[in-house]
Amino acid sequence: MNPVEPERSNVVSRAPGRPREPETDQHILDAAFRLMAQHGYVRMSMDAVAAEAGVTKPTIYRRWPSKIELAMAALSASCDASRPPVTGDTRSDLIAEMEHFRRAISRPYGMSLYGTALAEEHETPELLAAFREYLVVPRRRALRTLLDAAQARGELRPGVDVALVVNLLIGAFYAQYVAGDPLADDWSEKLVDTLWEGAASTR
Amino acid sequence: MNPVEPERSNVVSRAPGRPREPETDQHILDAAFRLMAQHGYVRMSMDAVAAEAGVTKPTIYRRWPSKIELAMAALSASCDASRPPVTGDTRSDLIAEMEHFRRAISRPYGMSLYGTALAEEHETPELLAAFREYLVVPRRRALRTLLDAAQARGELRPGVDVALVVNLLIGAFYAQYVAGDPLADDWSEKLVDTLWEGAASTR
DNA sequence: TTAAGTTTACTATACTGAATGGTATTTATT
DNA sequence: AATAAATACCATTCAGTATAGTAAACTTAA
Repeated sequence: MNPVEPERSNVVSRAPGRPREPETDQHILDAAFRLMAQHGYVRMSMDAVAAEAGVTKPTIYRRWPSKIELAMAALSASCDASRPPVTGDTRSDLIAEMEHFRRAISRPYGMSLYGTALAEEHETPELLAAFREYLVVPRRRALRTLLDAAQARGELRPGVDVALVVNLLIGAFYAQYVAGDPLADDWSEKLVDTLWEGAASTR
Repeated sequence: MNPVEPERSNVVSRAPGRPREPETDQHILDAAFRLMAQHGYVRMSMDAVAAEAGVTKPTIYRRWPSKIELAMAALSASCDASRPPVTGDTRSDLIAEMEHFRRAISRPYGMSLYGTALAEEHETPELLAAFREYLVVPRRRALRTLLDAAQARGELRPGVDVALVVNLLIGAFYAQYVAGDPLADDWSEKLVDTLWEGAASTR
C-alpha cells in the first residue's frame, strides 16, 4: 500500500541510483484525494491525478500498483491525527469535537467523499474499509472516549448506550447534509444540548 | 422525465402505430433502480439496464432521453408513498416510522444508493436533487408531522428544535451504517427512548 | 580528480483492450 | 402508415503498459 521504501542504513550509505523526488509522493496523494472527493472514485482518472500532481502516469504506477491502492493510500495520508484538546468539561469537549467534524464535512467536497466510499461498498469494498479505518473510526473513538469519561464521572443517565449516543451525535450531521440543509455555526452547540437534555417534557 | 404518453381519447379510437409494450416501462425502471443501488450511478450502464429489463437500448432511449433522466425516473418510481399508520402515541409512532426506515436501508444495497447520490453532488447534481425529493424529504416530513403533533400535545420539552430531532433520529441510522455496524432489531426502540430521555443524569 | 559505467527515477508518448453513452439503420407489429 | 423494437455501429474514455530517452545519484578505476 505504501510506496516501497528502500532499506536505509544508519550510516551515510544510501540506495544506489537516482533517489525519488522527495515531494512527489505527497503531490500525488493530494491530487488523488482531491479528485476522489470532488468527482468520486470511479470518475477519478489516473490521467487527471498525474496532470494535477505534475507528473506522468508511470511515476504514479512506480509507487502504487493500481488505482485502488493509490486511493486507499490517499485516504490514509489524509487522516488528520490531530484532535481538539480535552479539558474535562464534557459539554465543551463534545462541542469542540463536533465542531472539528463540522468543519471537516463543510469544506469543499467533504461530504462527497462519504458518498463515494459508501457507493463503492459492493464494487470496491476495500475502499470503504480504508475510509472507515482512517476517517470514521478515529473520530468515533475520540467521542467514545469523551463519553466514557463522562459516564465514569456519573454525568450520564444510567443505562444510556454510549455507542448509540456517538451515533446520534455524528449522524445528525449526516442527516442535515443529506437533507441538503446548511450546517449553521451554532449547530454543534444546539446538537449537544438537545441530546443532553432529551426531547421529552417530563421525565 | 416521464415517458411520453400519447393522448388517448375515451372512444374506441387509439393511437396509430404499434402500441408500446405495457410492462416495459416498469421493467426498465426496476432494473435501473436495482443496478444503480448495487453498482452506483456511474457504473450503472445502459447496456446492463437493457439486459436486465429484457429489452434493448433503443427501447430505453425511446422513453427517456438520457441516462440521467432514466436514473431520476427510477428514483421517482421507487418512491414508496405508503407510510406506517399514525396512532397518536408518539413513542410507538416514532418507532414504527424508524422501523420502516431501518428496513429500507437494511435491504440489499439500500444504503449504497445514498452513497451514489451524495457522490454525484458535483458531477450530477440533479440526481442528488431527485434523491432528496423522492426518498429523503417524504420520510423527514412524516417524522416532522409526528413530532409537531407531539409538540402540540405538550409532549416536547419547550425550546426543542424539532428539525434537529428529526436529524438525530434519521442520522443515527446513517452513522451506524457508516461505521459498518449492523442495525439490530431493537435499534429503533432504543434510539427513540434514548433521544426522548436524553443522556444527562441530571436535568 | 576525473571519467566511465551502473543503477534507479522520471518524462514523454503512444498504445491496447475493454467499456460506455448514445445513434443510424433496419425490421417487426398494429 | 405509423410507431416499437432489434442490430450494428461510432466516438470517447479509461486503467494499465511498453518504449525510448534523459536525469541524478553512486561505484570503480585510471
